[in-house]
Amino acid sequence: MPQPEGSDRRERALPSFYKQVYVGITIYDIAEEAGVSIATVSRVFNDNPRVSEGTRAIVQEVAERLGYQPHVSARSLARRQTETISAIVPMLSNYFYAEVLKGLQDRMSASSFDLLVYSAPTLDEIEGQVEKALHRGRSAGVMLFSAPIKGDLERQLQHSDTPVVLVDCYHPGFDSISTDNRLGGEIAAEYLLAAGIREPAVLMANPHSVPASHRMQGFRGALERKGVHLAEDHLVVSSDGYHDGFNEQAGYDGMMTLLEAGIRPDGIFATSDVQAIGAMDALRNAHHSVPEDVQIIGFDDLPIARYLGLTTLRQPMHEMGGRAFDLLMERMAHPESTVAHTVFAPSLVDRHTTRSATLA
Amino acid sequence: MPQPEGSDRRERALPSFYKQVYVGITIYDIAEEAGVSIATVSRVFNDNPRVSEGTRAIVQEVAERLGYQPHVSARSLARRQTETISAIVPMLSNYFYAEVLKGLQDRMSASSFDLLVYSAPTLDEIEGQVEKALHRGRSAGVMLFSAPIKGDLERQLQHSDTPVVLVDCYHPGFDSISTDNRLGGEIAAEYLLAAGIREPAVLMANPHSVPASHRMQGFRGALERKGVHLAEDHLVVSSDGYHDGFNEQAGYDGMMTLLEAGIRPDGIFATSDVQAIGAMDALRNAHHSVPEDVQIIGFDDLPIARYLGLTTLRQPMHEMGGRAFDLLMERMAHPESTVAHTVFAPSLVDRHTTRSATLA
DNA sequence: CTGAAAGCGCTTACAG
DNA sequence: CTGAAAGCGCTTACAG
Repeated sequence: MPQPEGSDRRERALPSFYKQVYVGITIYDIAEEAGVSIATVSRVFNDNPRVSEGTRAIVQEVAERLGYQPHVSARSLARRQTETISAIVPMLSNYFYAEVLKGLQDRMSASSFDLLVYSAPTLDEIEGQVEKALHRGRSAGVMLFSAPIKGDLERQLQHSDTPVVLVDCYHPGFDSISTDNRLGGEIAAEYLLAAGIREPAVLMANPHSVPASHRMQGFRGALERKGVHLAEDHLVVSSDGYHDGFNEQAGYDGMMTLLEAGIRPDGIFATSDVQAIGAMDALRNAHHSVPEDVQIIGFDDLPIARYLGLTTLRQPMHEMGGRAFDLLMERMAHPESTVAHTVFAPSLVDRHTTRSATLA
Repeated sequence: MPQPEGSDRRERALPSFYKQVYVGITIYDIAEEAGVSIATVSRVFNDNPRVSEGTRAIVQEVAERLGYQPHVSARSLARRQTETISAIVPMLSNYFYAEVLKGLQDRMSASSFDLLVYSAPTLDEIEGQVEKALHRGRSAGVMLFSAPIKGDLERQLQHSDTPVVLVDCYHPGFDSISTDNRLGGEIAAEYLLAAGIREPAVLMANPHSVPASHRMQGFRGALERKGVHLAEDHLVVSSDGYHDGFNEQAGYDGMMTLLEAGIRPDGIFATSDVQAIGAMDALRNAHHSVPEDVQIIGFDDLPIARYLGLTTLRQPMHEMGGRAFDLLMERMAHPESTVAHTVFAPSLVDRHTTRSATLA
């Protein structure tokens, strides 16, 4: 490590097992150099108006010259407050979360908060990560993604004083933001029916996934209301645990299951875009053409969907991230206000994996 | 917020402007209840062997019963050490970073470190984010992604005592991990030539992007060594600033530029998979078929590439993230050891957007 | 407008 | 093996 040339850092006597001997410039250094008390220095950095202009100017000049930066832990400890929020997501490499997180980051960048990201790829890892995020002094607020809130996790959250907002999941006791998954399924069904399909099939992610289940239920329900039955063997549920079955391979495998059983649906609803993409690959390999032989609808509207011509149900991912941040700030400012649930309606984006339908 | 029923939390007198009046269980509470000193309590939680078994047991029992959790800021302050590392990435919604970050998280989960994520979508935002990440007490180490290390940024990094590892970028003074982008371009050129193309074109991301430039240079160089010239108007450089031109639209637009100029290359090298995907969409709309009329090679090998049949140069993204973490740990343990640069060789993944070539 | 002092919740030599 | 005490670097009533 290069030495900070000509800087005013001091070497302090620290126990030998500490690697970092530079502690940096503290308010004591500034106070001494500026000829004021540490209280005054602190006030300057906290924009306290009870400091004269002259004093403020010299403190700022000295701080600038010495390259002072407040120590975040000391500040948090003294203020009993952090400026970091934690997001607990199943997995960063899931494009849906990546998009939501981008929306969150874009909104956060205007604030002084920092983002801690915990990942909990499987259900049983969630509690541990939540516990870490809830450690005293760690987070000013927590955003929990796609987690079924019950049992120990529910208790954990309820007994904490840290504000929480749920994203892509629901519990009556906490602010939440989600998409109306049932409605999305219904829209998909109605659209496919209007486009003339007779034999629908569903490629669903893992059975324990609440969003996937709701999407499928909405789809099946709307079908039935129109007098069309979703045959048992036309619903294939993924047991691929990676990303809860929200992945390309699960879609590919699901489609192969159908094909190998001799099933030839003419309309497919996949519970996510990535599954739809996998399914299309299987279809291509089997020389079935989309949308001529079979139409297909995904869910999410990832940026890439547009370039693949995929018809899908759009979730406003970017907006969801931004709103989640707003909700958290709101909750932090008013801990006692009424719990609020924001539900977005998904919208159908018509592209080329379906034939243009004439919706009634 | 529900009251922690039957818990031993105390309400402390705090200034009225503090929302959170519960400070939680501290070592003082444990010490009192267990009839020992706070030093002993602390020793138990630090696995200090100089505590008798009996004392340890009772302290642990009490802590468990009262639901004690250490306060992270207090601990950091006293230890002069944090357990968080910071990653500064251009953007989370870029799939390449999402994959690398997944590799990082997977490796990190075995450690007790937490991950702070900063995003710097444009070049001038990097310094500000680096400064935040370098605040005293914030990070035990920093991972900086895809940033040109020069000028103020270079100085900033050099004058800091925080270990840094560079990912997808290079500077002689810091540990780094990256892919041999020039080699990737060369492989692409040789492959395309062997597959019989005569008129190559390149779809490049932003000109200031170092990885994109190297990929293009490698491609052009290998071409020339084989006596094939890359015409000036066959190299289209994106001015779309989103993700530095590493996005689908940039690829789409680049392809359209070629097409509208009446240029009909028979082999295309895109500097990323997402650009290749955008280009393929443009080709499809113009009724050109891949690989019959034109062959195309991407870069990255995103998981999705496999399902699109895209031939591409693979970067070991997951491994890069894991290695980056290892390097950082290594540097933290041995601050004075020699700087190390890890360079991965990209490998060609042959799929269906090229005709199978017979490489010499 | 300013300073002395107490306190935030830990860790750890030092002395026993 | 254990405790009293100092210290990490801030913030903020309180008194002037």
